[in-house]
Amino acid sequence: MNKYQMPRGTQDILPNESRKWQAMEELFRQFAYVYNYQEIRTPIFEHTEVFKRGNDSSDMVNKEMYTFTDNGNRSLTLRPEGTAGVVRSFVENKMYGYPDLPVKMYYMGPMCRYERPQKGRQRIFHQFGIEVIGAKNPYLDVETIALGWSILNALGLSNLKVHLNTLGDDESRNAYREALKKHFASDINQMCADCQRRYEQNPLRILDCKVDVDHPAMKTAPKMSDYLNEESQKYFEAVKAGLDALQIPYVVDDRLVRGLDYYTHTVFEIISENLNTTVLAGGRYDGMVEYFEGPQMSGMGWALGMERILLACEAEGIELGEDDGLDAYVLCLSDKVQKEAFTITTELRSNGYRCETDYLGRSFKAQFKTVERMNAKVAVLVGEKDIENHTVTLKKIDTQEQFVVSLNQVVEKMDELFPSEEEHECHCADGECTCKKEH
RNA sequence: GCGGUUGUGGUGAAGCGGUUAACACAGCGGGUUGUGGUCCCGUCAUGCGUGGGUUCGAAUCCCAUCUGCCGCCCCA
Repeated sequence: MNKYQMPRGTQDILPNESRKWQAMEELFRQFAYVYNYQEIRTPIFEHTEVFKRGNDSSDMVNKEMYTFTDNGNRSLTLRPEGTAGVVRSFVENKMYGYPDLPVKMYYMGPMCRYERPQKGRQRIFHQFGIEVIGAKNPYLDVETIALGWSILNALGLSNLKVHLNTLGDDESRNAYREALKKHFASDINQMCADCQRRYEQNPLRILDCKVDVDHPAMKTAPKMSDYLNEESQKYFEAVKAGLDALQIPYVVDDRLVRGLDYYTHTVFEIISENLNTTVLAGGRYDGMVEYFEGPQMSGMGWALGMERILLACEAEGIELGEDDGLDAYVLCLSDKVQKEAFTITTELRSNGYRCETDYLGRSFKAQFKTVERMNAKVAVLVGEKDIENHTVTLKKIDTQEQFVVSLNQVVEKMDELFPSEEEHECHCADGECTCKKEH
């Protein structure tokens, strides 16, 4: 029994919870549509080199990847993140030649990372992300952040904080990196082992350290902002001004560095204060398209963790995708009438009524409990007496009204009780119209 | 990868060497041979994450292993 357990860090999304996933996904797609992003679906595995690029020092690519060799002896890796595959595809499909740049894409799906699982951190988890490639304009940084912010707001999340920083361009960052190394050179030996490692691999990350926060050298450490060249500084100012104009609240966090090595200029994270973790994060990347042997083009993107979003919703008491219940439940009160009960069920279904019936020969009482549990609007009682009279009883649950109708008039009666959708579908007047008709 | 902790039916849990493995909820059957949500009665784990071991005897002790969770690292 134990050997059929699912692998560590994986999960089943069960029938009773898939509904909220769908509701969330639908909302993502709606926002993507309005902001004019189109979906891109890339493979769940890629050649390892797509993710493991050159001098990447991040843990994600160095120790958290699911890498395997296929039968053709190629090294493949289960995608740990979405951006690399999208950029690879952008170049491979020559999207840089599209007439309308930038190309705006979104993706949604599972990512795999070999990590120690915890709540909100699994080995297979799901991300929704966006990428805008082929233009470098602070308004795009603002647009993408605004999109993320709006999505989280639309879900009803409120205890959120946007952290913003800039890493500047290569020139600025290299200057800063050197300054940091110089600054910490004399103290690094007294700092924690992780920091000593970071010193070599990615000195910017020393600033993230929670162990050495109080070390005197930390407090006197040089700031990124002092090493930004004029262009980088101007870019960052423009991003901030854009966010201000949209009244998106943020805090500039000059210790925000991000774990992925490809970022330049804007980086940001949206943190759920209830969960005390990041739910959405991203930034600008200038060098990636070139890395994949495309032209020099900049990109901007972010990803959100869908499991974490759901946890955040739960923490804030937000319910997603509530079930309206059945239109009708057909009670089959004797095995002698199963045929008739089944026929009625089928008829209702083919007329668009969401409908269920009993297949277990359960008692009247038990079936009525199901009516309640499934939140059916109508109970259709089919018993031997009814069938002898070629009738059936409909009971409207909310009003307790009962109607005896002939066998072939069940659908008709339902139509009468619940007037056709079409007359009610269009809410153009109150501004919530979702119908596709012309007006 | 490191440190800590956890695991008993569909669910929440009690039991901590000898119990028929408590209790509650849900489910099912009945009281009401066809009208639910209240009430009453009955029923529901040959088995306590998995595999070994100690013992006359193990859910209870020991070892290993897996999983969930917390912290570190890192990240969405």
